[in-house]
Amino acid sequence: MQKLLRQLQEKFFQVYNLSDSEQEDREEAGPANSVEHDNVARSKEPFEGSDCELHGDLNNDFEKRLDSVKVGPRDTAKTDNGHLSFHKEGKNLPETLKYELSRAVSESVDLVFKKFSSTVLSQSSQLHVGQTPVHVNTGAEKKTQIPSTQELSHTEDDVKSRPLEYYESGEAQMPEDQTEALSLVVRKPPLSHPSSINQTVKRPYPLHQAPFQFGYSAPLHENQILEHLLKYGPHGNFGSLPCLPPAVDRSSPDSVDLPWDAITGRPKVSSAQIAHHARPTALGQVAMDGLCLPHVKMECGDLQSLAERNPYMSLNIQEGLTPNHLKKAKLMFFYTRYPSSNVLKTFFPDVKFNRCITSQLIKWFSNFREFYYIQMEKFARQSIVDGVNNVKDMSVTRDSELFRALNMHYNKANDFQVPDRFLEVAEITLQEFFTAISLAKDTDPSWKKAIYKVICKLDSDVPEEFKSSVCL
DNA sequence: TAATGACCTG
DNA sequence: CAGGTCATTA
Repeated sequence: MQKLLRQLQEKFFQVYNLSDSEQEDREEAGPANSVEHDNVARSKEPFEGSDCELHGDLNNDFEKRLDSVKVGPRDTAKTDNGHLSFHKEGKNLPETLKYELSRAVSESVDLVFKKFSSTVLSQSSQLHVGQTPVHVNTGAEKKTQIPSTQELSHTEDDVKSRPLEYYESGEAQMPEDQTEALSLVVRKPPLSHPSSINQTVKRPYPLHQAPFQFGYSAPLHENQILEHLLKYGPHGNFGSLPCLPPAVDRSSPDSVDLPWDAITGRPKVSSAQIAHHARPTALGQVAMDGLCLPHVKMECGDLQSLAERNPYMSLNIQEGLTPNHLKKAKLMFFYTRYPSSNVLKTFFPDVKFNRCITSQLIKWFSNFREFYYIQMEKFARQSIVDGVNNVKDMSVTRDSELFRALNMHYNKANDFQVPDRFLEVAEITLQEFFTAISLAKDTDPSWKKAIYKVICKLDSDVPEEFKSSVCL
């Protein structure tokens, strides 16, 4: 066992240092340049080179894009001597570090635990945490219980031990949440459920939260972690390693609470408190989630500075997209109809991006647009039928039926203040459809392309608040 | 060839 | 909303 432990430690530090140096490298390389370039490159407009009156080559597009950015209402903070600044993107750096850490640790832990369980566990099944018996989940037998497309989307081997029911513990708490068909949307524990104002965060951190995602802050004692791992195993009631789901039969979240309290006692400041009072940054809540790790002694009072030093240590990387992510995406649509994948990555920092996730997010916005344009066309045609002659009569206000339809779709809970800019864009879109149809341009099979080309230039920046992993 | 968007369908 | 298909682009 000691040997294994040593290996675990070595591997731990090995990955730790490796990732650390990687991070430095990337920072030196300066993300601003590459990212900026990439962004500009991506900002090419759709339908370029198609029929229509598509004047302007790529260079013009480049400049036009910059212009549009400059005059955009929310873009002042983003422009820097005519160049787009994306320095903030650098904050994404530690993500890989976390993955490496988590994977290495869980691999090692699995190794240790296998050994451990085959010896000690076989003799006495005394793995108890508090009053709650721990069902040792080898992961194998659970794997096929709920086949999910989610699993298919992952190539990492760690997924093998991460069944889906793991996410469904939140089912009972928020039955109203799942109102749509979300075959690829994974449930998220009620931690950040936006509409439940009086919610109390019951767990020290969400079930899927990784204690090891404390990241790279100094005052952690590896031995304590190892101790905990050995005590409770990587699966069992620990149940929160990023790569290791908790046991299935934990229907009540409270069954987890007691053990935690019994073992460690809660931090001086509860997650609920922070979630309630520090909502603006929302950092407090997530930070607490990352910090409420038993055996990890840390001054909660210094949370602020801690979070500043390691903005991402507290982030709670998601394996899949949750209903909250969907909701957030819909709200983002009020600002951007054509988000680049970079924007998506920026505004979903708690999502572990891969090809599949990116596609799914892009698909979401594609679906959003589809609905949007369908509504526009429908209302434009209806207005024409109703005898509207002047484009100026085509307006979109918050009282408009059109807006109500859109708001119902993207902001069903109606708990978000839709920006005025969206109304403007909607109105422009409606007018574009109106004139196009009025001029019988819709006889052209590709008549909508011209409209799309206009609309895609009207994106505005998504507010910073959306960068929080906690839904608004 | 990979990424992306529109369109259609369930 | 997801799947699939097709077209476009780099």
